[in-house]
Amino acid sequence: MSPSKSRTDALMAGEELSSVAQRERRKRIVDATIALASKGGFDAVQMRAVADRADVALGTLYRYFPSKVHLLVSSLAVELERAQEKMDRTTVPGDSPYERVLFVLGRITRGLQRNPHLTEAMTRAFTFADASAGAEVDRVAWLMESMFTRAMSDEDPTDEQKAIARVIGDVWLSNLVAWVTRRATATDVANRLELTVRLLLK
Amino acid sequence: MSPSKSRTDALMAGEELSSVAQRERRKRIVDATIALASKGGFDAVQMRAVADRADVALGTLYRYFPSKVHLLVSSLAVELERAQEKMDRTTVPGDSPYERVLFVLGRITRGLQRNPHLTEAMTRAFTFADASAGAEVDRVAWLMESMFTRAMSDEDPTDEQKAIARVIGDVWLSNLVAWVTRRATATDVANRLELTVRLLLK
DNA sequence: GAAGTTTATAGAACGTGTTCTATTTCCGGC
DNA sequence: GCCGGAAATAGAACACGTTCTATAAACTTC
Repeated sequence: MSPSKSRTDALMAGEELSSVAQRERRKRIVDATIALASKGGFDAVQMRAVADRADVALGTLYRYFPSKVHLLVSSLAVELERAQEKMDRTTVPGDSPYERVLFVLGRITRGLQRNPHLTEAMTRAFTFADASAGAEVDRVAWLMESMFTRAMSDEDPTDEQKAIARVIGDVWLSNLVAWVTRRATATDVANRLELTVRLLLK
Repeated sequence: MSPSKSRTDALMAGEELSSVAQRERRKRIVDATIALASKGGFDAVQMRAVADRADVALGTLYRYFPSKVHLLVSSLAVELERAQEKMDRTTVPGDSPYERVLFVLGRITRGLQRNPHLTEAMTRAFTFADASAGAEVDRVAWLMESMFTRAMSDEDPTDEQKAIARVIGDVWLSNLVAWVTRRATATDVANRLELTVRLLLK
């Protein structure tokens, strides 16, 4: 049982899946997760339901993703990558970092708000993640940070820019959570983000 | 069953508990929660274990706190109140908001880091909370915010000060979570907090 | 202080995340 | 094509949060 560990880790990371069949299985699982999450949020992502929908045995699901949190955080990474790619194909308007960051922030936020259940599922998983999902969480955190540093400038970001991006990411996530738990309206979120970016970049 | 609803809500809020016995039960429950959390973190706070330790039936526990998350977030509020009281008895040194906020932040952070398991349990519950625990979460958010606005000045805080306090709170929580999940060291946390406060208040 | 109501108790029961077991299928090397 | 080990499958089993049931104890009100 132990010698298979490294192979299993590769499955989790989603890279270098030995066979086509495995890559397809993994994709089916992530797709099923996103579909279920979109329909009913965190609670609707039940491991048996994901396995069923992905046409995979429960044990196989757990071989690919060792927990529900890993599964959802990995799906969040997939979604963020998609958003980043879309953003890369867009020319971000605005001639100051302030304006450009605000544009990116507004766009992604509205994108997520278009799918409240999915957002709820993914953000709750992200913030609930424990140490065992550290790698996946770090990956998402890095995606978020680089999303904002890229908006600030085309050059390599300075340390200060990285710090600012991180703060924005923290505030962004916290407001997203407040929104999915209905403690803040979309307007509240927009206002607070604007205010935060202003404090940091103006 | 329905007519008792309003009474139950009062129990949750922890105010106006009709009898001494009830206030004592509630206290025993919170104490048991904190003790178990201190020993083994979120996972060790098992509802049956809390009930046992508080000498209360499982059903009674649920009458006082409708879920594990409510229980832990309420306990977090209790802890923050304690910290605030302690802070009130201290003269916060420093002659700029920057210095004073940093002092308060450092103190509370080190305080929490002295009890990693408890901190893990409470922060994870806080960030995992769903809409049903909105009131409890808001209370904690408010405690955090006012902790920082108080450090900034003795006067009533301006809107900008409130905004800054909120941002600091978001960053603080996020770093605390990174620390409990072992994605950041205590030094990382201290550095990032310092940097954030500098960006916002200097 | 008795009747009626609310609250507490013990413990069974249920749902869902996770683990385990036994069996079958797939795949790389001969 | 065949063998041996890894991966997948079906399904049972287990753990813990939560809910439910039946009974007893504690209160209110007269």
